[in-house]
Amino acid sequence: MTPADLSAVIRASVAAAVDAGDLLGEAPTEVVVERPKNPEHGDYSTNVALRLAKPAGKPAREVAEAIAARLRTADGIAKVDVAGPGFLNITLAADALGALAVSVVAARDDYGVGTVLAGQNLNLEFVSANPTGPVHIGAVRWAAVGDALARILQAAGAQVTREYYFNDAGSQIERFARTLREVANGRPVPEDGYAGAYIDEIAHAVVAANPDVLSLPEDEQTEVFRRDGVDRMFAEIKESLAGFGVHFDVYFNERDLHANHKLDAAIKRLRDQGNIYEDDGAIWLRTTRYGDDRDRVLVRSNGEWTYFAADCAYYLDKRDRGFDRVVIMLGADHHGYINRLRAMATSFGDDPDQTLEILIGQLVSLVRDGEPLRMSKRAGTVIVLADLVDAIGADAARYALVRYSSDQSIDIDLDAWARQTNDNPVYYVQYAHARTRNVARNAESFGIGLDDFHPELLDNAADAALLTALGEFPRVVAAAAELRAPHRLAHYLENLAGVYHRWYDTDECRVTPRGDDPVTDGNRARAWLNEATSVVLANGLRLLGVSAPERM
RNA sequence: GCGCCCGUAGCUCAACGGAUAGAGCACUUGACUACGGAUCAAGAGGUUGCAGGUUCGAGUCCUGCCGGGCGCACCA
Repeated sequence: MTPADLSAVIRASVAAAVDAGDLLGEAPTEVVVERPKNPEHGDYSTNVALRLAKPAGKPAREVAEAIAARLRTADGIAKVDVAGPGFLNITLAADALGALAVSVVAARDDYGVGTVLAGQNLNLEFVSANPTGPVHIGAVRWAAVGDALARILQAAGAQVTREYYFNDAGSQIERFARTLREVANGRPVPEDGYAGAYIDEIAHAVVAANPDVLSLPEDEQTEVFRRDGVDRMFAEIKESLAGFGVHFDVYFNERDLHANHKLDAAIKRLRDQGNIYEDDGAIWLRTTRYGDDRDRVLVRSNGEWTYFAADCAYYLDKRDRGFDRVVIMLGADHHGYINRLRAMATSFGDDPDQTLEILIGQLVSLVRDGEPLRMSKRAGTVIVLADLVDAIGADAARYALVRYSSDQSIDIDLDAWARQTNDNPVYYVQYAHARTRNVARNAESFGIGLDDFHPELLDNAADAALLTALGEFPRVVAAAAELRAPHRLAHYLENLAGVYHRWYDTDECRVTPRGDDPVTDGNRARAWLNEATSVVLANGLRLLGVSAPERM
């Protein structure tokens, strides 16, 4: 019996109590079943009676008793206690609980896949680092979190497009191009230019591919360095992301917005909505009408588009491509954009609560030798994605970035990460998976296959703890998706790994017999439970983009 | 000044408004004739920054303070 099954059974008991006149009000459409922290509180518990007490006009414990009386007669339920202010603590019959292992193994890769977000077509934009340098550490957080979130949203039933916005049209790109040109000509990096070893590499690569470039007039040189340099920079960015296991469905070029006159079209749309005005020779969007603290310029008095104008056109383009929800992941230094972007969506006639979602991740800072590391793109002192992967591996880096709430700013201690010791919880979880595989290999050598299954033999407290933990997985995935919180999944996996390790160390729960003992049905039942655990750990790690090793 | 995020064990962090606030690391003490110990068991560690409020119930929601981080352009 899964928690969802149990929830349905409880709903039926509540409905029966209502029909019998024991309760006033209506039966709730949803009954939350949770896994109690304290094992004395049964396999599962629910607070449904506490929630019904007020509409029923009765003390919660009385409501709980009315529900419990009916629940006790249901199939698969061994014990129901009313506890505390009115919790229902439920213990399942061993066979009903144990049957979960079969459902997990049968569902295999699909265990945890659900439908809470079914029908939603989401565009998830993340990273979007400018192609003027390698992916720096701030964007790395979103690479890990964004990719994991995309996987989780898909598991929850949403249709997800991963998108990278490629700012290839701004003045930063011009500075990048001029820097390459100056360096290639053997001159110093301009005052407002970029520094770093990668600049020399790219400048030389552009010259090697375009041998005549340095004999062209300066402005034509700049054009070559802009076009070819950005291409090479972007190829490098894609390569480092691929090394991190992150791939995008769409790389969207800002230049295409300009080339296809999308900005003009967006302004026309906004003007039709009556939200545009001119002042001081500039064209403004009246975002203050929709909650921004000041209006925003779209076209400067010198005739140039602002970055915000491109944002408007880009948003409109996403909506026109059919996405009903536009999700953008930004760093904390961009939180001031939320109001103007929401106001922009409203200006188009959208309800930003429905169509636009901006996720803010607090900043990542680096620490070395106990001292914060100051980074400057100018000075070329940057830690980039590829460095991180080289130092500690993609699995550890991804896991370490994804296990913290995005609301939490994090310090990354490079020394600790480089040490690669087991104080990084990723090893704890991965080892649990490797252990399930090892146990499975041992079982095979004993001729214990996944055939004969006697769920009622999973009668140890450690069996029940492991089964209820496995049962929780689909709800954790759904919650992580709805709350946009992949770290919840990481913490769940750490907890599951701990429950599994304890189960493994329980003498009564062995999969293979000790010494010369014969293989029993109990051993065979535990082989199923071991396999189910293996499935959940693998599925969970996969959703985080972390590998689930067969051996370590 | 205004806005967003944070403040929980020595450290790093969890906790759909639920029960005695939990993990890991570090520390102390145990378990290797082992399902590979990257593990497990036990111990110790807390006035959830402060003060009010809301309710059956608050780390969580509301108000006000205190402290830290990050933002407040016709820059991108």
